[in-house]
Parts: sequence; C-alpha cells; structure tokens
Amino acid sequence: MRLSQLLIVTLREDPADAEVPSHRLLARGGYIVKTAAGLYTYSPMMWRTVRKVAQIVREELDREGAQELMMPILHPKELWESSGRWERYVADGIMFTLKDRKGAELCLGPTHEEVITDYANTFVSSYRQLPVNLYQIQDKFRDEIRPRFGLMRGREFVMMDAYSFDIDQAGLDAAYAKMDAAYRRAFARCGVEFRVVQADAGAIGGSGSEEFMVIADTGEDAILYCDDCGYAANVEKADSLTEKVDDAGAPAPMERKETPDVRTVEQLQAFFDLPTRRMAKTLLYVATYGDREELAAVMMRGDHEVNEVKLQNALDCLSVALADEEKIKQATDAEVGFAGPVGLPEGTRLLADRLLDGQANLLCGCNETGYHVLNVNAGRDCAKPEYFDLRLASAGDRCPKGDGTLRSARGIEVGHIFKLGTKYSEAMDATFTGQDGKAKPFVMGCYGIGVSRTPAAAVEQCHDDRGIVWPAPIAPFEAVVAILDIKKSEQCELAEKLYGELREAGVDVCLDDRKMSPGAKFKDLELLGLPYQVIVGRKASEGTVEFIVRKGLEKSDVAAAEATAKVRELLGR
RNA sequence: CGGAGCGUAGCUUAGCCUGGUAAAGCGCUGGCUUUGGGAGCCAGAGAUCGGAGGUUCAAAUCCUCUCGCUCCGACCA
Repeated sequence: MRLSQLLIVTLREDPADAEVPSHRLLARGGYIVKTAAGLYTYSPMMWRTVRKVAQIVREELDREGAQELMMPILHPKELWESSGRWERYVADGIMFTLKDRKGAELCLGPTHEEVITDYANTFVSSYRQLPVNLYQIQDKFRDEIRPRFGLMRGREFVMMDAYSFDIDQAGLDAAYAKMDAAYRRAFARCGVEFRVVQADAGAIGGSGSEEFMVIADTGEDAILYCDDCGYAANVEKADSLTEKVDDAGAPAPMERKETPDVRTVEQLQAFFDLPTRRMAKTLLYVATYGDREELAAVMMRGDHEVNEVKLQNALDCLSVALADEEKIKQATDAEVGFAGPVGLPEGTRLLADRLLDGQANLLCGCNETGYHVLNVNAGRDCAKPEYFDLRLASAGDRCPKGDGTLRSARGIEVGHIFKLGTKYSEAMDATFTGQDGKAKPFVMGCYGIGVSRTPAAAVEQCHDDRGIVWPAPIAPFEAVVAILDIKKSEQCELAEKLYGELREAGVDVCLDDRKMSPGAKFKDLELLGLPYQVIVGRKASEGTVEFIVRKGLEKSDVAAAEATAKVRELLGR
C-alpha cells in the first residue's frame, strides 16, 4: 500500500474532547473520528488494526474448535421476553429499542444469549451434537449512561461473542478452560500486557467468571492481586481477609452514651478512645427489586468499606444505593450519623459483614440523634443480622488465599468469560435429548472480547509523548519504507526496491511516498506509530538507509541490502 | 439520572464581562521557492457564531427555552 493513496489525515493539535492517551492519539492520528457521542468512524488504517485483532481472535478460537457464525443485530422483543430480560434491560435503559412499520418492538443486540440459545434449541436436538461452541464478531449496541474515552466505552463497538453448549457441568468446565487458553494466547499475540482476574458475573449471571484486564493507569476497573500465589480479582469480586478482631472480652452490659455532634467513625474514635475496628457503622441502603424498593441496614466494621456489588448479590436485587438523608431520618428517627442496629424499626432487613459475626461489645449508633451505644452484642441487644462477606477489599490486605499482601492496579477489561450454566436454557426452555432419552437444558458458557477496545487498550499501554507505539501484530502495517524527498529519483528507486523486497518476504509493509517535508514526515510516522521504519534519504546514493524502531525510537544506519533481513529478524520470521 | 462545564470555519481557539464591520493559528486550493525534524513568500476559498424565541435602533455578546457535546459518580467488551 502506498500511503499517498491511503486516506490519512493527522491533526497537529489534540481534539478538545479527548482525555485519555488512547483517545487523544487515535483521534490525532486520524485513526478514529467521532460521529456522535460514543459512535466512531474507523479510518482505513484503524480498520486494518481492528481486523488484525479480529483475525488473531478468530485463529485462536478456531484452534479450540469454536465455529464462527453470524447472527442478526436486530432482535425481536419476544425473544428477550422468553428469557425474562426485556423488562430489565429496558428499565436499565441500556438497550436501544425501536419499532418496525407494523409497530412490532425490536432491539439492537447488546449481547446475544437469547438469539444463540434459540438457535441452538432449533438446531441441536441430541447430545450427539454436543459439545458445540459458536461465536461471531460483530457490532454490539449499548446505550451507555456515559460513553467516554473514545473507543474504550462506546455505544457501538466491535465484539467477539462466543457461546458454548454442553451436556453437563464437566463439559462446561472443559469448554471454559479451552476459552481461557484461547484468550490467553490471543491477548499475548496482540502484544498487550494483561492479567486474568476473578470477576463478578453481574447482569449476565451464572456461576464463575473471569476478566482479562489490560494493565493501564487509565483503566476503569480496580484489580487486586497477590504476587505470592497468583490470586487476582476485580475489586468488586475480591475476597476479603477472614481474621477476626482481637478479643473484646466477655459481653458487657450495654450502655447508652450521649455523643452530641459525634457522627463519623473518626469523631467516635476521638470521643471514646476506641480503635475503629471495635465500632460497627450502620449504613442504610435502598435495594431495588424490579418495581419495589426495600430498605436494608448494613453493619460494617468502622475501618472497613462496603462493597456494593457484594451487597447487591447478598440482597439478590437489581441495584443498591445509599439511602438519602430524608429516608435515613424516616427510618431511624434520627439525624444522619446515628443509625445503628439497636431499636431499628420492625421489619428492616439487617445485614452485617461476616467479620462482625461473633464480635462482642461493639460501639454502634442507636437511632437517636446525639446518642451511641457501647457494648452492643448481636442477638442480645438487637436482632441477629444476616452475615455475608460485604467488605471492599483493598491494597495492603492480606491475600485471602495465602500469606502474601494484596497489591492494586488499574485494568481495562478486554475480555470476559462466564460459566452461565442453565440460566438461559431453562428460562427459554432450550433442551436437547440426552442419552437416556430425556430432555435436558443446555449447560452454557458465554465469552466476550472487546475487539475494538483491545487496540485502544494497547495504545493506552503502549505510547510515548510523540505518539502511538503499536505492537507489531496489530499495527496497521508492520513496517514502512519512507521516501524523504520524493523528487530524488535515487531515493524513490531504492525505496521501491526495498518495498518490493519486504513484500516478497511476506512483511505487511507500506510505502510512504507522500509529498511532505522530512520533518513533517518524521513527526507523522512517530504519531502513527508503525513499529519498523526504513527511512530512505540522503544516504540512498551510498546504499544506506536509516532504520528506526518505533519503540524507544532507536535509530541506526544500515546498508540497504540488510534492511529486509533486519525487519524479518525483528518480526521473528 | 444527579452534579460541573462547553457549543464561533474541517481542527484548536480569541472575541462575550462592558451589545455596534466576525478574528487568528493549523488544515485546504492555486503559484513560485524549499527538502534530514511539523518550510518560506504571494494569492484565495471557507463561519446566517448549535437551534428557537425575547429585549434593543442594533445581539456571537444580555434574557428565556431547547438541542448537542465533554467532565465527575452508578453500567459493561
């Protein structure tokens, strides 16, 4: 490809709305142009990269025996009603919905469990046809509350979604392991540094799930990991340490204390001279279940924070949110800052972090403005709470699996694998006939890769102050031969020769024959980030070219006759 | 949805407070020169100032409403 014939427009200034490096550099390099909020047009160069990622993913999935197919983007409402998700997704507002000319309701597919399950139900009728693993690479549509960061969170994006169908849990475990292996190979091939972490299954549902995170400071997810044992988890999911507080002695009589204007844990600590771990703060949450709301009181050790994802799972509700001031006053009959388990209104659901289970003599609020109570013992002074692991783990905690210490990092979620089980097959009555002649629901897994997010994550991880530094496997071109002065015939001739040689050698190379000043060309190639650059300039007449490795901008003069071999060597061919 | 902010040429912005001929840089077009670090000169094209109302002799500027976009929180590949 000759760059003079490729539509490349780079900008000298950053677009005003770009905040993170990947958005800034992809926009400035002309790789993406915003069409509307969260909607981008990919340039020819960008599309080459997206296709390379897709191809790597395709190859690795195919190696595990997965089969590519294509499903419609438009889905009928009825299909989503059969799984029970229509109402929820519409209520969430995440789904784009529309009506056809007859007034029938449709949605733009945000994910394809319904369509694929229906397909499998139609086509797979016997255990003899199983296992089967089907995938597609296609645009997904989600009306994100806040699209942002360019390709990192768009409303339309390219996704690989795969679905496995098995006869039993063991089959699912095997399919899941294969996908895990395929994902590891695919992301390694893409040249990104990633980590696999345990994850909350969220709205998709199911038993087990792991996320593939590209490590980058601008990642939207926080992860915790332990270098000792390899434990790693999304902070939403991370298990918390299990050791209890030191012994607080035998249960002592409860005492009501006047604590004027003492509301926060810090203030209490100063007031009572008690360690924060001897206090239980009580937070009031509003849990939403479809069309009804319920109030829940959550007790947490004074020095710990609530993990709202865990809380949501414990309550088995659609969403949780801290109660506002008015609701708190209504429920506790007190100002904010004095809520506690003692004397809560009848019927209020009371939960507590499991670390409080069996803990004696806690300091709590007592639902009366200006008062706290000392020596609260659950079961004696207040209702026995339901205990769950509700604590937000944090860096510095002891690893839940060993003696190591948890460290934290930020990650960009580029892949996610789930063990769904029979959630969808049962809801949609999708069955096959087993060996015993009886109908059985498919045991399913689902798997996603953000195909358009992955290059953005790669840029996030791999750039410098001059521009993008593409990993070679997903760069729009692996190498470029650049003519510095296209009016010099010896430069053009040598460049054409090298360009031909590299193509012969199977290198994905382009010829930069654009008419621009040398300085502009250098800057442009740095911004565009092609991994290996062969610069044909002044020394062309001596048979010498400049070789630039974009990563680190290492430069050296090499004999033109050696240039092709050098590129091949660096590409490992 | 809640909070904050921004809409002026393809891009980045000035002008708005204090109403009075829409401005600059980049990019684009033509010409001449230039060619190893975003070249110079000359000549051009390009904006009904997001939209609608209002105030005023007069609105990019003041007021009201609306639409769009960005940022901070809950969703997810």
